[in-house]
Amino acid sequence: MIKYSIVIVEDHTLLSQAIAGMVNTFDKFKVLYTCKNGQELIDKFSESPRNIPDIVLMDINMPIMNGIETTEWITKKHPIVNVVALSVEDEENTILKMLRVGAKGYLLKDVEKTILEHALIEIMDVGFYHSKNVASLLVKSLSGKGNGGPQFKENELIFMKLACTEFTYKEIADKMFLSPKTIDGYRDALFDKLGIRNRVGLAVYAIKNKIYTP
Amino acid sequence: MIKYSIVIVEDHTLLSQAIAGMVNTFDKFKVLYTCKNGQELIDKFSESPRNIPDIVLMDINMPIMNGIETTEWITKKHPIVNVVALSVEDEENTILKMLRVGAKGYLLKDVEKTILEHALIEIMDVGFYHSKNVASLLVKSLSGKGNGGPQFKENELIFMKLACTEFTYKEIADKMFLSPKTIDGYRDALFDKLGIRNRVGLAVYAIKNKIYTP
DNA sequence: TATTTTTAAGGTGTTTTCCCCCTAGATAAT
DNA sequence: ATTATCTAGGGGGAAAACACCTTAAAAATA
Repeated sequence: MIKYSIVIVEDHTLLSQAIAGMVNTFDKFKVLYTCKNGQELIDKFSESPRNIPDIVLMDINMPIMNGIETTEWITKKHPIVNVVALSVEDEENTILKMLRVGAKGYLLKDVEKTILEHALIEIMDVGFYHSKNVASLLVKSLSGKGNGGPQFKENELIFMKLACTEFTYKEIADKMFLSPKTIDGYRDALFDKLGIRNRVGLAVYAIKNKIYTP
Repeated sequence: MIKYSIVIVEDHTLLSQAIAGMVNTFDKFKVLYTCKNGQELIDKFSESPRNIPDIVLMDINMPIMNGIETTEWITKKHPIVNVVALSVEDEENTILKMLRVGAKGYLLKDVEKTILEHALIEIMDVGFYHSKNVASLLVKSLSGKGNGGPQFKENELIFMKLACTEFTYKEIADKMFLSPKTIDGYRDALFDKLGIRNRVGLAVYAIKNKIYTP
């Protein structure tokens, strides 16, 4: 019997090996190799076509190249590969981001071995799999605002990250090669958009929403 | 051959099952049962002496009763049981806290299967095990300040939490029934102690060190 | 092409934050 | 008993941060 090949991308070695061991006990699946981050995966993919699996089990929080960026790359360059997000945390926004960049499934942390196997089978048969938790989240996100939270422009994101540091707005302006007045404008727009009233509120928002990681 | 019994305490079901599977492949060890949090473990321990294992593999970040509290309970009530901390994150302070409450070992996230087995054997033979990373951390913590990071007074902690909100210092003063000038003093003392220069730096520090959780 | 929208930026004024330096009273140490 | 030390607090000033209002130019859209 031909087994479907699986690649695991996960910086956390223990979990990585553990999942690999688990997957290898499944009848229809075998692990092709594992990677510690997105960059490694891209290198592997580019190395040889034999390195391209049926499914990528992708962790989201990784150094160097995170799960979202990597998934985006995969769905663009290798659309036939099924990416399944495997997240330790169940942050709603992250889930939605992953689905938006083309993940075919999303497994929450409290998944059992049998569910994992079922999910993998479903992915290969139906093309997607979502746990009840994720499904209900999708419904919520549709009924709610339609999108996952407010949208930010590139410069706003850069500014937000810098606003989480100890730089003054003047210093931030220098770093972004913009006038302090423009920075003032960015700040005012964000305060308005997010309903906050000072820089601490902005920093906490950015951290909570993983725009800036301390 | 008599196998040493192991209990896994980990809220994250997938990782829990994975570790269990891995441990069960080791010659000298077998999994007795798994728990989702510290409370469950305490219930099990109290239920029957046959539920008391040789080693507890303990996750730190758990709901209901976290790894530190649970380890404290175990080392107090069942000192013969060896607790090994198993942390996903390698926050220095957390590691030191676990060791302080009596953990016999600490495995960092990037541990390999063979290392895990070796660690378990070492725990049973020698009584403790520490990876090179943790060992060097211990040295650093001894040579450095002796304790894990700066110490804060009760009011400083309360203030720090409030400094992570959108309240002005005047509002914080009101909430703490203190003069704004006193709050000024708290802030200045913290800035000095932490080597930071504004409130954003303080907020980020508080979040990074889990003094305030967004 | 004409019109609206967006983007970067200026003006001005108020509030908040930050940074000194100082002190009265309580507590702890010698 | 006397001297440190710690804690809460005061004065004053400079620098940031915040708020609000306006505009020229570019870009998108009708």
